[in-house]
Amino acid sequence: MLATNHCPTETAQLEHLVALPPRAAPPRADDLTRSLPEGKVRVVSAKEHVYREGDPATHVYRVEAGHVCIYRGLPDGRRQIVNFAYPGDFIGLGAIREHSASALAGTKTRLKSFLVAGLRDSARRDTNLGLRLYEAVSEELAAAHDLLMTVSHRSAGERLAAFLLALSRRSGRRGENACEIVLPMTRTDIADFLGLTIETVSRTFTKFRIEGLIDLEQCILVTICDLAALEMAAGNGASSEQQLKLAS
Amino acid sequence: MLATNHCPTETAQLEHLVALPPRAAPPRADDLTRSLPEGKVRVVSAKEHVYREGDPATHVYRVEAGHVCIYRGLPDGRRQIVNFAYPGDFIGLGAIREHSASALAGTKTRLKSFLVAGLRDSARRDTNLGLRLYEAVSEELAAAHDLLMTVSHRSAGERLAAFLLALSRRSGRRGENACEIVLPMTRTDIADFLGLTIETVSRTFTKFRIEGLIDLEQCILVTICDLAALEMAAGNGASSEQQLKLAS
DNA sequence: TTCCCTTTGTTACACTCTCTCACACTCCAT
DNA sequence: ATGGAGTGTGAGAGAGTGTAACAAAGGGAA
Repeated sequence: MLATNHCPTETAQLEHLVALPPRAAPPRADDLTRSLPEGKVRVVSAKEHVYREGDPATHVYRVEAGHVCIYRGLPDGRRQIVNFAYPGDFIGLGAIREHSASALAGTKTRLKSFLVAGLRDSARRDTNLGLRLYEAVSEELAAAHDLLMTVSHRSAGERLAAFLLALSRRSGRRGENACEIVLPMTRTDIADFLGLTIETVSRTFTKFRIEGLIDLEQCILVTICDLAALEMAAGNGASSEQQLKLAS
Repeated sequence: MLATNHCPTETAQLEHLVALPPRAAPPRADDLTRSLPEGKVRVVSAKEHVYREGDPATHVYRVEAGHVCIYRGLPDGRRQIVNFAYPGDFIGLGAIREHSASALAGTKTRLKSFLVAGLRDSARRDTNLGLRLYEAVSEELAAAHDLLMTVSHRSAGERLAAFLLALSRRSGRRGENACEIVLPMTRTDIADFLGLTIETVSRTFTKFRIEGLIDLEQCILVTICDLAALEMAAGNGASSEQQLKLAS
C-alpha cells in the first residue's frame, strides 16, 4: 500500500476550489428568491453552526459559497447528515416552528438570509410562492427517501459508489467536470451521511482505488476512472432509476 | 420456546379492527380538504397498488379506512417502506410530476381521491392552501429524517422498540389504548420499514417478549407491558426528543 | 366438512460484513 | 518542536444475515 494520500484540514485548499468562482453562476436559484426582498449576507466560519436543531425557525438561507452539513444528532453523539448544501441550495426550508435539524458549516461559508415571516407574508400575497415552497420541500423529501433507501438496504461499497455518482451528477449539472469530484467534506462527514464508520469509508475508498474505479489525490480530489464499473458497484445495473439524489 | 403466535392473513381480523369504527373521528383531517371539492371514493383491495413509482401524479388521496404502505423499490426486490398511512393521513402529496414512491394497500382500503390539478387551482385561489401543503410535506420530511436516523444508526432492538413506541403514540393520539397496539402490517412490512430482515424482526419480537417488555397475541396484537423498559430499549433514556415519528 | 396448498411466522446454525480498538502517518497550527 | 486533526490500515469481535426446516392458519376445491 503506497497510499500517501493524506488529508490536510481542508479549509485552505477549499477556499479556492469552492469559494472562488461561482462558476456557472448560482445554477438553479430556484427562483424562490425573486419574490423576496434581498437577503442579508451572513458569513459563518468552518465548524460553526448556522442554526441548531430546536432553534426557532426565524430565517431560511441560501448558500452562496462554501458548504453546509445538515444533520440530526442523537444524545450519545451519533449523528446522521441528511444533506450537504452547496452554493445555490436553500437550507432551513422544511422547518415549521423550529428547526428539525442542525446546520453546520463545513468550510467558511457565505449565506444570504431571508426572514421566515417575510417568506410567509410573500407567500400569502404571491399565490405561486407557496406552491414553489411546496415543490422545493417535496424535492427534499424525495432526496431523503433516496438516502433512506441507500443507507438501509445497500452495502458499504454500494453506498460510497452511489454517493460519488451523486456528487458527479451534481458537478455535471453545475457545468463542472463530472469526472473530477472535489470532496469538501471530511471522511467523518461522509461516514455520517452514509451511515458507516470512517474506517469503512476509508477502506472502501482504498478498495475502489485498487480496483481502478477511481483515483485519489490529496484525499479531497476523486477522479472517476471507470464510470461504468462504478455504476455497477452502486447497483445501478440495468435501471438507472434508483440513484441516490442530493437535494440540489 | 413455546411461541405459538402464528399469523393469519390479516384481512379478516383487521376489517373490524381498523375499518369499523372511525373511532375518534378522522383525527387530524389536516383541514387540507376543507378548501377542496368533495373527493371521490376509491376502494382498493389488499395487496393492490393505489399508485406506482413513476405513475403520473394525477391524484392525491386521504385514507379513510384500512392502511397503505408507501415504499421505494430497488430492481433486485429490496424495498424500503417510508411510511404506513392510516385513516386520516394523506398520501401522494410529495409528488410533483410523477409519484416518487409506490403506494400499496396492506389491507382492503377505502380512500378519498382529489385531483392534483384541482388542488393546484385551489392553491392559486386560496393563498393559505399552498402554505398548508408546504407544512404537510415539511412534516413528512421531518418524519423521513427520523426514520433515516433510526435506520442508519440504531440496532435492531432499538429500531423495533422505537417503532412500537411510535405506533403507541399514534394510537394514543387517536384516542385509542396506547398500550394495545394492533399491527395491521406483516413482519415483512416491518422489516422493510426498519431496514431489517423478517428473521431479525421475529427474533427481536421474541426477545422483547421473553424480557417481559411486551406481550404478543396472534402476532398482530402487541401489548406493552413495561413502557419504561421499552423506551430504554429504544435509546430514549434521558431526552425523549429523538423519537421515531410516523407521518400522521 | 375435510384435505391440500399457500402464505406467514418462528427458530437454529454457520457465515459475512461491518464495527471496535489500536496504532502509524501526514499536514497544519501554535 | 510539539500537539492536534484528519486519515489509512490491521486484527479481532460481534451483530445481523442467509439458508433452511418446521409450525400454524386461511382459502379453495371436492
